Amino acid sequence: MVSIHEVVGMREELMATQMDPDSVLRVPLTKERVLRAAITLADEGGIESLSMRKLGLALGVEAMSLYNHVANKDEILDGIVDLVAGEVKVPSKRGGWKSAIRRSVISTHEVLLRHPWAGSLTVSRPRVGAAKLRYVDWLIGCLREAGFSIQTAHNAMHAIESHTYGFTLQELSFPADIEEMGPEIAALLRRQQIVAEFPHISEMVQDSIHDDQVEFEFVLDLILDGLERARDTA
Amino acid sequence: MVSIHEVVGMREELMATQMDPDSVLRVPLTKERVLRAAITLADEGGIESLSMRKLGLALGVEAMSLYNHVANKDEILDGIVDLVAGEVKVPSKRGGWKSAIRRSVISTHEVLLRHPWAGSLTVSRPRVGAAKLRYVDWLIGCLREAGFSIQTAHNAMHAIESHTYGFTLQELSFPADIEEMGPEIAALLRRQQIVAEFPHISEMVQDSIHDDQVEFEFVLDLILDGLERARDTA
DNA sequence: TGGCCGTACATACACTGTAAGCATATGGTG
DNA sequence: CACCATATGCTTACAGTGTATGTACGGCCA
Repeated sequence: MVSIHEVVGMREELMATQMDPDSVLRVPLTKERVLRAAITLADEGGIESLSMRKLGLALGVEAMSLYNHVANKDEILDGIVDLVAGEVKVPSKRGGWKSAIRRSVISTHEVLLRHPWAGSLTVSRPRVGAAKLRYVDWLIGCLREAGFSIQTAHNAMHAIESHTYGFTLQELSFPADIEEMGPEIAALLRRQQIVAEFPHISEMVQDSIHDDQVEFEFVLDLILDGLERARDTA
Repeated sequence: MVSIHEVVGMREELMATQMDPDSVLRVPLTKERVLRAAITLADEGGIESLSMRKLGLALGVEAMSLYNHVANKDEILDGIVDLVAGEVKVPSKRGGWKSAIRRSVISTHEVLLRHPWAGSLTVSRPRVGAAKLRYVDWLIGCLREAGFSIQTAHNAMHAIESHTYGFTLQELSFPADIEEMGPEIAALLRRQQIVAEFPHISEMVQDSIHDDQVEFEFVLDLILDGLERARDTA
């Protein structure tokens, strides 16, 4: 959790204390370090604030130096997506397939909330990394060992992944503040015209208390139960 | 379906035939026309190819002129997202809630496939437009009239929306070509090391024939049935 | 000690969104 | 019909982006 300014500050301090800045033993840049710094930057300022220049600055290096470890920015984006995918905890299969998958999905959910940019970045780029492949392989393995046919396992995988990413993305994109919904909608809300124009939404907003985590798990269980039934009837 | 070049060509032709280009009666720019052109551009070249300059070019106008009808680019993005949301067909409620919701979800799926950029744009921005609000209100109305409690309707809405966007986004981001998965993965695939490293994926790739539409509807029905059960047991 | 190769830097280019100021075209009013 | 107000578009300019190109330097091996 180090901000750009701190890093820059550190470097400046080093340069100030030691007379020859180049003799400072500097940690060599690696692709790993570049990606880690990129994740930190994206976590702090959102993915749109991740630029090669700022990334270089955070690492005490010129922007072009990054290209010694990375082909282009896309490779950085693919890299951090897969690095984040690697943060997902894959539990043991003990305790049954439902429990194992349930925990892995909840872990994915946590990871995506921890890195709010990761979800939409993942689903908006075609390249699949090694960590993601490992996870998918584990998931399919779970299902197959639980007696799912290849076809049903395929469907199940899609159902599970869809819920994971779909729900989380909606959760993240939902405006925290009413003003964030846009000026015209906010105006409607203030004049309470919504009650007439969107009666059901109004009712729901007023009468429903909701806990995202509870809802996420509710739908997850609904899907897992449905999949179990599909397996047994097929 | 008019490409940039055609439009430019048309304008050049006009200017060539009539001596005074300014006397050409020109269709006045409107926000509507700007947004429609933006959608066309995004459909053709992807959302990342949508720039103010290209948009102006397509409309036979300088980039800065667009700012007379639009506050900034974000307003364009929000605008086309909601315009696309308005393309969703909202069916009559005749025939039961399941059938109505089923058809509306399938319509949403079609719209998102028609504008491949729309899904990830929608879920990556907090502003909600009027068309989307209308749709959500209709959806909740369906559920409430079908006897869902407010709480369960809320859960149901999330389940349905999650599947719609989650599935479609995965469908769209899935690499059509194996090479698109990235060089290292493609290399693995060619050397057939995947069979050892990702046995379950290999099995699935080889033995499963899959039809996205069928899978989408399969999971959709699974969710709708699950929701019905949740309504009746609660 | 000499050479060399990988790393980092400096410069430059084409592109982005958009702010500011000026020109012109249009529509309503005397 | 003349005139002005306003809306609309154009020009120029600036800061920021990704990255191609060319140069300089520092650590490692002969």
